[in-house]
Order: sequence, then structure tokens, then C-alpha cells
Amino acid sequence: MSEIMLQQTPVVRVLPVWRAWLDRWPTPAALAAAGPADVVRAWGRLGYPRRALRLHAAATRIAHQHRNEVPNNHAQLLDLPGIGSYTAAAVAVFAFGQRHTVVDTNIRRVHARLFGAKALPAKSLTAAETRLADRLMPKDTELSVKWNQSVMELGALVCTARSPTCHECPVFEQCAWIAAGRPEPDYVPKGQSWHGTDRQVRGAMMAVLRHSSDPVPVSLLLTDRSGAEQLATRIENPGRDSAELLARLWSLPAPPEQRERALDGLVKDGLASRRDNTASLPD
DNA sequence: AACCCGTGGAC
DNA sequence: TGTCCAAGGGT
Repeated sequence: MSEIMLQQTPVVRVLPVWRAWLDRWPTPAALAAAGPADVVRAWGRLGYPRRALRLHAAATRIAHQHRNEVPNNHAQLLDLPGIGSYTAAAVAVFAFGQRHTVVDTNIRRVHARLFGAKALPAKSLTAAETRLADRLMPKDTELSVKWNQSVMELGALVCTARSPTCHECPVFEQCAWIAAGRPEPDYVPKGQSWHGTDRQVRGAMMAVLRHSSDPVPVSLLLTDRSGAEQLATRIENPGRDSAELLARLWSLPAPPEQRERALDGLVKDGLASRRDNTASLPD
């Protein structure tokens, strides 16, 4: 549960939600018994809400096909929805104490600097990076678990993406990147655009749907600020928060086609259901 | 390989 | 203010 929540979301934001989920759904079967709408609402603003659906789907599979116990087998973990190479290894290693090669963004960055003399790892995970991580890992199982944890922590706390604190790095003396004079990155990372994107529209729509207990007229989701006034009378009991969330959605600089596309995308991803000219969280 | 998918804190 | 980026996965 925590590993899926931690995919691209910082620990400090995951912690309170994770605790609440454990309290509310202590077992895979308990989570499986919940409806996707409740799951998406409980996900709140962790971001990438499709992860909530995948976690729910994984819990369902675990409940029904694995006797309500999280498999301790790497291949079986990898087969679950929302669990890729990193998460499967992380669970096998950190939950079950097994020896597997863990390669996350922190480990990739540490290795890129320490051994590659690069400021940043490759744009996407390469086979060479996995081979290197595998080769560096201690043979002893217990030690390999600590190794994976340690390298990850080093990247998360010291060898950070921006302004690493090299003066407190335990392997400063052996760092190839330091030896090379801390050269700049050889490429410019493609920043995740946000303003004006479908994602921004989807996010605003999801905020409205999460907050609304009743189906939302599609026209309210698809209109913009110019059309909002004539529709305002259709909001029967908007509530203060709903009105604010709708206002935020309407104020986005998104043309009608983009709003349609965003809603269709949500439906396609199973994050929203649409019928009778209304939209709501998935059934 | 390249691209898509949310959200908010730090700088 | 705007940019960066975070314990990735799926297509």
C-alpha cells in the first residue's frame, strides 16, 4: 500500500493517508470490498488517482487469488496491477527481506554520480543501470537489504537532485562526479508541463467529482467562465467548496474540445462514469 | 523510447 | 512567480 502511494509522491504527503487507509482497510479483502468511488475519494489529493484504482484492483486480486495475503514472490508481485519493476522489488526486499535489485530514482542518481561522473542518470532506466545495481549489491541477503535501503536513503537525503550536500556524503572521496569537477547535466530534463494541459483540466474535474456526493451535470464540467453564469442557476445546492472547485475548473484557459477530451480521458481510465448527461466517480 | 498521468513544497 | 521534481507504471 505504501509503495504504490509513494510512486511519485513525497513521503510527508503519503503518511497521513497511508495511516488512514490502514485503519479503514486493514486487509486486502477489506479494501477489495470497498467501491472504487470511495477509494478514489480516500485517495484525496495524493495525485495520479489511477494509482488508487490500481491499488484497489491489486487488493481484489490478492483477496481472491492469493488467499488475502500479499504474495512474497517477485514474479507474482510484478503481475499485480500498479506494480512494476521497482515496486515488486521494493516489496520483496523491504517487506519480505529477500535479495532483489532495487532501482529507483534515488539509486539511479547515486550510481550516475558515483560511478558515471554524471550529474543525472539516463533519461529512462537502461539495462546497464540495472546490471550495475545488481553487480554492486552484496551477495549476502541480509546485507543486500540494508544496501538497497542505504543507497536509496543516500540519494534521498544527501545525493539529492538539486543542491546535494556533498560535504556530508560518506563516499565523497570515491565519487567520480566530484573527481570530474561536478560537471553539468549533459541534457536538459523535460519539465512536466502543467498550465494549459489536459492534466490540469483532469485534475480540476477530479476535484469537483471527489467533492460531490451527487452526479455532476456534464454541462457544468464542460463549460468555461463565459458559459458559467447561465448555468449557475442549475447548481441546486452547490455548497461553498463545490462552487469554488467549479469556479477553478471554469477559469482554466481550456477550449471546449480540451474539456471534452479531458472528461473522456477520465472515463476511459475508469476514474469517472458518465451517463444521463452527468458524471460521477466510478461505480 | 517517448509520452501521458496530479499535486504541492522548495528554491 | 515560475521551475523543478518526487520510493513509477502503463502504453
